[in-house]
Formats: sequence, structure tokens, C-alpha cells
Amino acid sequence: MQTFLEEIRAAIAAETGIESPKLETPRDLAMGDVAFPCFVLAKERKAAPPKIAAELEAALNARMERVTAKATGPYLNFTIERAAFAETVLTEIAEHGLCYGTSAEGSGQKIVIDFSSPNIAKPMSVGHLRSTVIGAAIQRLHNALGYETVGINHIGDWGSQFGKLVAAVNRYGDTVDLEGEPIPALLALYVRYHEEEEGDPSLVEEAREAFRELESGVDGPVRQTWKKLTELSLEEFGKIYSRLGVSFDLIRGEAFYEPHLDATVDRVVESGVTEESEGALVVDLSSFGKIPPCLLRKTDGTTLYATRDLAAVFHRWEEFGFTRALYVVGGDQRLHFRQLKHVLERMELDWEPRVEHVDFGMMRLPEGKMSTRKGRVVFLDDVLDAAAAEAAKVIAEKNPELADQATIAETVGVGAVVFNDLKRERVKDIDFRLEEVLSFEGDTGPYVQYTHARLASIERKAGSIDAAPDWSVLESAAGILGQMGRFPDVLRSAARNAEPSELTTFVLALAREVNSWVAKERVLGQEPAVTTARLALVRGARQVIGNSLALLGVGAPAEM
RNA sequence: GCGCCAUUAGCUCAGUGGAUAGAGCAACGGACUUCUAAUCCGUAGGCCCCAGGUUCAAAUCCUGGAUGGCGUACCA
Repeated sequence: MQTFLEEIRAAIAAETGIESPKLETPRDLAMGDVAFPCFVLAKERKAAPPKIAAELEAALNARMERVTAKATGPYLNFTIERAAFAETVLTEIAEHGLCYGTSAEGSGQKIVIDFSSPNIAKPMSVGHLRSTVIGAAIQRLHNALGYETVGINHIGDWGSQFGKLVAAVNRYGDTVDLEGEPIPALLALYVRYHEEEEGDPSLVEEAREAFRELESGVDGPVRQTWKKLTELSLEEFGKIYSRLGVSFDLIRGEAFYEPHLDATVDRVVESGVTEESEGALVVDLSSFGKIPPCLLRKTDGTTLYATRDLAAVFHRWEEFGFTRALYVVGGDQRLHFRQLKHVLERMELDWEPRVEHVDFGMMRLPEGKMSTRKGRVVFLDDVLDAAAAEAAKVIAEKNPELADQATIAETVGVGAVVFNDLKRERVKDIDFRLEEVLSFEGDTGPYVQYTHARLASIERKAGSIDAAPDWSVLESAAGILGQMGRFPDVLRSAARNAEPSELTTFVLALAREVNSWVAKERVLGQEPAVTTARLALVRGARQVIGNSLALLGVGAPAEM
């Protein structure tokens, strides 16, 4: 693909003197594969763009071998000779296989990605799913480009809410089954405590006292309870991560940074940007606009979320010297990360721009924002179960002969949930609707998986055929080839923007082209030269779809 | 009140400052003796939130406004 673009650019440069002409993709494939808008030349040549296009057409054609130029209105459209294009793209994919699309451009650079980060003692909701699948996809994208990545699960295991939780366990712990169903049990305790403290201020004080003891470092009963809660929770989270195929390089709770908190506060104080305000230690940020100060220590001397995140970012900078540190955290925390970055700015740390908040829209229920406190959540496990059950139902109906249906139903069901979460731009809020997640038609994960399975099926039935391919029969596959040629660019852009939806959008478009082609062209049982050419296309398309799904964290079954 | 984010077909969304704004779902009409119909083909559906501005050219950039979401110092 690249070689053709270079040929076109060179021809335009030689003819017009523009050093690196900007090329576009035509609206309609029938017009050409690449377009050059002639508006930029209008002033210089003092002529209307359509006239310039018409004048350049012949000269450009004389300069190019495998590409034809055609003037259409103000545009020069270039069509790459079909057979050469097909051969080039398909040979490249066949040679690189699983590595097609990857590069080594990130070699030697470290990317730290903070994602998932659930709170212990709380169920993983469909809200946490977003951070988990988006973060994991961003990590895989960077890996594919040769970056060295460090995926960190920054577990929420610290803060005054855990004082409340320990107090709740002390008070009502006997009334629930902590060992059997730890998460629902803890959630029930938490909700109950939250409700009852509204009518009883002594509960508020009890919780505060518990956190004070926790943070004091005393290894007493409070700490023991807290440790137990952490272990139970991590075990439960592990089950979900394994279903999602997600793993971490480091699992570090906020508690990990606890020993660094004093040094962190000292460091900020020594940089001279702190002040005392209303009894708390703060960093004033008013020079950045209307933005509240960042609190480092409360009046009672305990630390806050921001203090712990500062400790974490300092620690990570010293440990990894990252090129980028990505925080895959919901958009409701935009202010927090702006404050965090502004503190770094005020401290004049030149690596501040490397810290990025990769924000994403909220997952909302029809009743409103999810709230653990109010018991208004949808459990991720239940959604995955429902999706797998739906997939099993569809398989039983459409492909009852299929072997190992339970495994494939899990792959398809989980794939549907993951894909659904990655398919729109990160920043968009989502109204959670189960029926939408369970839909397997159209722009969905199962649609892409199905496309992959169909192609794999053709390959299986083809056996081995030995004949020189007649690439010219792939004329009708120009759309597929064009998409496949774009794949390396899509990966680069998706990683740079930390935007997995660029990849889902791409793979959906490719799958649509493929299904359309498969419906009208037959692969097997043709002239050998025709079958080999079409089979090469099938293999290439299956490879690119498979590579895309792997990067997204969606399984690609060979049958379904 | 103030700040941040969003607004494109009935619904969910794509859309590099450039050509006639595109998909999926839902609706309607077609295609399974043939490589998986979780598919494909077709019909219909648009003041790209509004008003100004910049530009040869604006859904896209700028300003103001509307609507919705989130946030707004001792939760995370």
C-alpha cells in the first residue's frame, strides 16, 4: 500500500512542486482509491481547481506505471491497478501473519497504563467494565507497536470508606456469609451502614476512627479485617478478569503507596507551592482558572485521594521514566486529574505533559447514575452470564451440530459485551440496556466473529490447491483490499489517541465488505487460478479480522 | 451560580476544513438444493441543536446561546 502512495506522491511532487502533497480517500470507491484535491493550486496557478485537475491528468499518467489518474471536478482521483494492488497487500499479510499491522516504532519507550482499578469490597459493575476493556485494549495496541507497557491495576483499597467498611463488618459481620458470597455480603453491609449512620452520628465517628487506626499503621484488628477484605475481593475480581482475558503486570492498591505519603507531602511542601487553608494543607490552583485547590491533608491530618495519586505518579516516574502515563478513569474524575496535572505544573516538573487522563463516558442506568451506596448497580458477572446464555441459545438454534458449544457460547457472549463497550468513542456516555448488549446482529462483536468463522470455514474446506493466482479476479474485492491496506495506519492512530473505537469501527467496516463479497463471489470449485486468488483474499481477510479482534480482547472462533 | 464534556436519520452511532453527510437497529419489500441466512440485496428516512463569525470551501475551526450529562475543598 505504502509503495503505491509513494508513487502517487512522487508524481504529484514532480509535476506541481508540492513537497508532500496531502492525499485523501475518495467518498466512493468507484471514483478511485486515493484523491488529490486541487484547491491548493488554485491561487498559484490562477485557475479554477477543475481546470487544474484536467490539465494535470495526462502529465501524471505519464509518470506512473501501476496507477491511473482521472480528473473528476476539482479532484484528481487515482486508481491503483487492481491485480498489482491485490498481490501487494495479500502477499504482505501472508508474510507477516499475526504480525501484520504491527511495527517497532515504540521500541525503547515505556508506557504505563493505569486501568480497571476497582474498589475492594464492591462488586465489579458494568461501569468498571469500561475501564478494564478500554485499558486492556490500549495496552495491547501499544504492545503491537513495540512499546514496552506496564499495566497497573490501581485497586481502590484505601481511604475513609474502608474505615466505614471495617466498622460495618465489626457491627454486622455476623449477619452475613462473608466467605461464601463475599462481595454481595460486603455490599449489603456497606449499604446498611450508610443508611443507618444518617440517623446515628456515632457511626460516622466510629468509621472515622477505624480509618485513622488503619492509616496509623498499627497492625491491630482493624488492619486484620481490612486485609481479609482485600484478599476476598481480589479473588473475586480474578474470576472476572479471567473471563475477560485481562491480566496486569502489577496489582498495586492505593495502600501500596501508603509508606510514601509523608515523603510525597514533604516533596510538594518543599517545592514551595503549598499553603494552609481552613485548617487543611492545599495547593492553590487559581492561576489556572476557576479551579478549586488540591487538598493534600485534611484538617484531621489524614490524606486524600489526590495525595495518594500524587505519591503513585511520583513513584511511577522514578520507577519507569515513562513516555506516557495513561490513566483510564471515568470522565467524572476530570477535575481530579486536571488538579493533579496542575500540581505537577506548579512544581515545574517537565514530564507533566506525559501524564494523560484517558477519560470515558459514564455508564448510566435508566434510573440514573450508578451508585454502589444506593445499591443501584448492574453486576458484570450477571451480564456476562446473560450474554453467554443468549449465545448458547442462538448456537443451539443455528448450528446444533457444533462441537463444544459451551466454550464457544462463552467466547461469543463475552465478546459481544466487550465489543459493545469498545464500539463507540470513549467520551460518549452510555445508557446501559441489556437487550442492546444481547443483540448479535449488525454492528456487534458476534457479527465480526461470524464473519471470521465463515472465512475460516472456507479455508478448512479448500484443502490444498496449487496454482498461480490470477489476481485480476479480485477486482470486485477492491473495498476489502483497501480496508486491509489501511490496517497499520489504524493501529497507529488508535494507539496514539488511546481510542480503541477506531479499531472497532475499522473491523466492522471490513467485516461488512467481506460479507458483501462472500455473498456474491464463490471461492471453491472455480478455475484453479481463480480459486487460489480468492482463497488468498479469504486468508488475508481472516487474518486481519483475527488480528483486530485479538487486539480488542474479543475471541475469534473458527466455528460458531 | 461556575467549570468540564456532549448534541448528526425514529433509536444507537461513523464522518481527516474539501465532491451528492454515511452505517447499524427499528419499518417495509426481496434472496437459503450451492463455501455458516448471527448473512446479503433493495425501499424509505437529514434546518448535521440554534445564531453569528473565519475561509475559495464548515457537520468539522472561533464566539455567543439552548438542551442533556458530569463535577464543583476535607468521598474515591
